[in-house]
Amino acid sequence: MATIKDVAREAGVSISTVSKAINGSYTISEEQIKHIKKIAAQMGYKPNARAQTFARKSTRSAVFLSCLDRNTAFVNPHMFEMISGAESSLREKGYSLFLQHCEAKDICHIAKGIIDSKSADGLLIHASVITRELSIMLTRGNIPHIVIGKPEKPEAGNSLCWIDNNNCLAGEVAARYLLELGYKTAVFAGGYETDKISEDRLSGVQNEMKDIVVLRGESSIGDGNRMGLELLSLPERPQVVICANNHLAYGCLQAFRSKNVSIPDGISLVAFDDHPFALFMNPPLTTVSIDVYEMGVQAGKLLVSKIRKPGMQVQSFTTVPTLVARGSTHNVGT
Amino acid sequence: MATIKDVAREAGVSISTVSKAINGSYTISEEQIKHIKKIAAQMGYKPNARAQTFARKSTRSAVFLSCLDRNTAFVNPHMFEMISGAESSLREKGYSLFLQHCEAKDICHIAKGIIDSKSADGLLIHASVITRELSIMLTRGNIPHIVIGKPEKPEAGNSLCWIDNNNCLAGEVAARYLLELGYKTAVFAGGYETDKISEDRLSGVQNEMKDIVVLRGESSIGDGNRMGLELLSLPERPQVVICANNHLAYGCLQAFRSKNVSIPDGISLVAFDDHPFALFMNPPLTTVSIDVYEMGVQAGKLLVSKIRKPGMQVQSFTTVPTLVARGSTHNVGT
DNA sequence: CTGAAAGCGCTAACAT
DNA sequence: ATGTTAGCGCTTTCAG
Repeated sequence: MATIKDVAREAGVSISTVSKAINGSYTISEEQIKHIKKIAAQMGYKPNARAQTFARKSTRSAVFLSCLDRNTAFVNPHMFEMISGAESSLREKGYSLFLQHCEAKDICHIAKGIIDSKSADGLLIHASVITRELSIMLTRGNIPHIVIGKPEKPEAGNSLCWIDNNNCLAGEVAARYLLELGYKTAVFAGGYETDKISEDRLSGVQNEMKDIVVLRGESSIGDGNRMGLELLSLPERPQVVICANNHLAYGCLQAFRSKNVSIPDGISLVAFDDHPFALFMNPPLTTVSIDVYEMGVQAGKLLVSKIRKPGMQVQSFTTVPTLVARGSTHNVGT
Repeated sequence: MATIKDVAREAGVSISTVSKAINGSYTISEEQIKHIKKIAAQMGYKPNARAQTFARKSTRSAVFLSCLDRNTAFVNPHMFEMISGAESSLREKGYSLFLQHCEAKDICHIAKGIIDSKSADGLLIHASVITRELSIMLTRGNIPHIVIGKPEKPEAGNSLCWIDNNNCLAGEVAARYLLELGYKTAVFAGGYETDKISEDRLSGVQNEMKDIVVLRGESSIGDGNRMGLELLSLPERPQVVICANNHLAYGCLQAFRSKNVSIPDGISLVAFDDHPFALFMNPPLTTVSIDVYEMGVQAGKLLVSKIRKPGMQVQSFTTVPTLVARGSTHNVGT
């Protein structure tokens, strides 16, 4: 394999000239650049990435840290959408992305190892593995990082840089849309109070719809089913159910089907999380779509900015949800 | 940050002794190793990964190449399960995993770039992006690689190293299980003839059940639904439907529910792909589980072997499916 | 068992 | 505009 030396000899210039020509320095003449590049191409020269990384003192890479246990991709495909989005924007900026499993209990050690050994320039960390310890370390060490998903415990994450969807706004968007269509009575099928995402969506909904009925349970199809049956048996059947997530939505859908309640006429439904399944449902679901791929894209971009400008002050960034109207809702007049 | 030099000075030895001590050479005395490690720990010394990578002429890393377009994680969570599995076994062997998007049209260029620039030691390639060109290049260049999922076109992949689940065997396993339970009449709800996975599963089923009725369509919930209705209206209702994948299974389930046909009494159902949804279904589905995480684990291990022993002859490797009996089938007597 | 020294291939500051 | 040169921090012969 040809090295920069070989190219230099062949082109009759010094190795630094070759380096500059290939890395696009302004101080080399157009002609020379063309000449050198041609020779390099002829010789099949590709700079040795290991040597570049070493000489530049930068790996041009980031690590995505999160739990990658068995079944994660099935249970939480959203996370991998974010990863895909992050990979895309990082690649565009010349960075590559490592994937590394870790759990909250050892994240601090792992993150420190990566930084101390300089095996990556920045960290993308899934909110689920954030700890207070890590938060302190990252902040103290002024380590380029972005947390994806808002850290759940404010005491742990108040100094971290994070990016998240605005779930409260998503709730508002859903509620406003329903009000516009003329809906008056709604039920919110959500998770328990500890489910931060569900709670945020609920609070958004409540900002617009004051006295909405709230049902709670686990975020599972089973509990969704139970809630669906429960709300059908309410003395006055609500016009629409707002489901905090897809599992609950599927469960409700099952319940309605089992009771032969048609959608959207018998009851309407709005969900969050635009999992493609929402599209396949019959009828396709109206959802407030949170673009998790785009969240990943933004996270990647932000991280690169932080790597390049360590003093940068961006602390948080929120992406905006959009409503996708489909068949599970309709105009109910005024 | 302390370097090896600092540690050497502090420990009163040479840098090569420090290097050997830390990398566990036999030629350094126990005592010396302990002493040096202690000092290194005190100083918070971590070897610079960039320098190690450079000096060792190896990155100790692999790249997973596949299409990471928007929605991939939703449509194909299986791939990310494989990735997670691969990450796990690679990490265990001291390798880290890059994730890189690519499409079939440019994979050859990308793979060549990675190898020529030496930015990774091996390649994990998803079958969906394999091309004939790539196949030739990988083979010629004797480049450490594993294809996950059997390359679809034999002319493209006959010289590649691949790992895949034995889908034909999975079909046999399903059929044998049903025969054991006493089922006599079955329908196979599958994809079109071009769907390699579906076809393999079907051929396995046919090895055991000679004249099974075969329904075909797109692998979608919609077509599954259609097939479900179709098979209910068959002159003689089959005892069980074998669904080639989850989309079709969900569709069938919908159809049965809409016609108030109970499962497994009215009709039984067996699916493949052990997506956790199969567990949440009501009743939970009997499936032939293909452990995609484990496939990833094996792929990672194999790749490391190939990296370490370039001459190694493993060309293909097949993982074995297992049957998970749940509520959607039952004993039908003899 | 330990140390000296020669790289690894490239970048970047500095000199010309 | 181009070349000279000093690293980058570690691994790894090879000599002692």
